[in-house]
Amino acid sequence: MSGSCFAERFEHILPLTDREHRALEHLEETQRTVRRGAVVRRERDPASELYVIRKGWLMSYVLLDDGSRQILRLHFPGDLVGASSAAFGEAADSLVAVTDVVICPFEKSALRALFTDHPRLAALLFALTQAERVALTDRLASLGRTSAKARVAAFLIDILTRLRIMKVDLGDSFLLPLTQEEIGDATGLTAVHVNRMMRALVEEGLIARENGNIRILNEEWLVRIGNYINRYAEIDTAWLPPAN
Amino acid sequence: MSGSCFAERFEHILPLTDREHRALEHLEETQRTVRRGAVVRRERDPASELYVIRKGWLMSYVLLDDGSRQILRLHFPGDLVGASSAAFGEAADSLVAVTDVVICPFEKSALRALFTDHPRLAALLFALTQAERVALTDRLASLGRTSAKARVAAFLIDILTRLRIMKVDLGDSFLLPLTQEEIGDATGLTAVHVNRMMRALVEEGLIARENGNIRILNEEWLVRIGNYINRYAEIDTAWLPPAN
DNA sequence: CGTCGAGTTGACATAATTCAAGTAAGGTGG
DNA sequence: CCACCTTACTTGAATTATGTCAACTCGACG
Repeated sequence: MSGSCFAERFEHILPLTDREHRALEHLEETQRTVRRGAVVRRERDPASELYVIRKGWLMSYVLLDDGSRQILRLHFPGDLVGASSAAFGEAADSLVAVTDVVICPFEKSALRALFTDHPRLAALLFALTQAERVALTDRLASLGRTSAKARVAAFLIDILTRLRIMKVDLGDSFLLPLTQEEIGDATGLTAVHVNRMMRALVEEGLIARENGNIRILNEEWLVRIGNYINRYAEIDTAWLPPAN
Repeated sequence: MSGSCFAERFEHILPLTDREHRALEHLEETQRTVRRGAVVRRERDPASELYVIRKGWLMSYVLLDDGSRQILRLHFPGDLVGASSAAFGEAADSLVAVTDVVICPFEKSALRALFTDHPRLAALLFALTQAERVALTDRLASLGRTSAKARVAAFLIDILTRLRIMKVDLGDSFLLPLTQEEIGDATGLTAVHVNRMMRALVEEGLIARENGNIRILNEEWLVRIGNYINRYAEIDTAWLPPAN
């Protein structure tokens, strides 16, 4: 397991061949450590790299003309980040380290070999990015059609759910290294209102907070009020081409 | 041009080989006509098909527990719809015909051949879906961080921009076959407030409405207030594998 | 000619924001 | 080790954008 986080992620879905394993490890050959708060790349800067996260959290966001920020997504170990580079020469969003992170950057040209030599991996990658797209539409519905409390609930549950993908034994609590302002920028709220909603969730016995730690006390109920759907539970791989 | 809408879309980006052309045409071999208002597939139903739109508009949406609806996206001729089938066995969203449409359904198993025999097309498809994902994050920022007027402005400009992809000579007006309630479900607003915002845009001389027709009078300004970014202008194809 | 869906408008309600002030916690320099 | 700053969190009061409710118009359609 000293190998590839990406491969590990894939293998939660499907056993890989040695050859496929090596191909994915190849993508993570170089490694870069980034300090908490440091910018990995900035919106509109030229960008030709993608990143696999090996350790720590990243976040991606865009800034609007009026200076407000929308955090698009948190990114966790095993995630592929910056795939928009596959479509554009400029970064569509900024990437910042939320904690100290270890990332493995690779040039988008490396995708070429993946698509030509490993059609099954390419297809699996495609399926995974579709699942992420659906998760994004869930968030769209969250921002467009649910209350502040529901958005915060869904945000927290999503983090827990996704962290469990790579850490099955995670339990029901995690360290949340975000300010309330950042949670607000992710959920489309103000920091003040995030504060009120979080306390409301505490009041109602749905979560507990100790320093930066969040403990989910009533997961089922949070899922309910947040309208949350776990999109990572199962990916259909029946249609994939055979391994080679 | 009696061939494939999908191929036509791709060729706006990149010239295709004959072989690639045939592969795409193969996906559109069967054709289905669907009446305005009819449901193509329903959320949570088993779903193994993807669709290429040949003519007309579709929309995709999800319903929340409280009965509210979030329209996720409008889909136009040349668009690939229902790609979430690549990840899931159940439909993640509902698809409904906004106008009478002609769609070309194909099984997701047909993607297998695309990934094995046409790596360049697969990679281009991947790049295109990444561009769509970025457009979705733009919408997330729109719902999360911009005013009602800005959301409506962005919604209208996005339609115009995307219709122009396949119809370069479109000019600055289009027929909008949506009720104000539907526009509200797309922008996260109520029908009443959509009404007020549309009239405000008319008042300010930014758009004109004649029956169901929308004319964009001041595109630049709408783009400005809507914080709109055209993500369809150019796709980087430099990294794609060679054609075969 | 009556019904129905969509658009329009005004009055009112409310969720969330803004503003402001204060507290707690952590980091730094003397 | 203490005094000081800074940053985040917390809380209340006032404000505002958007939602809700209700009534009316209009055109399409049977």
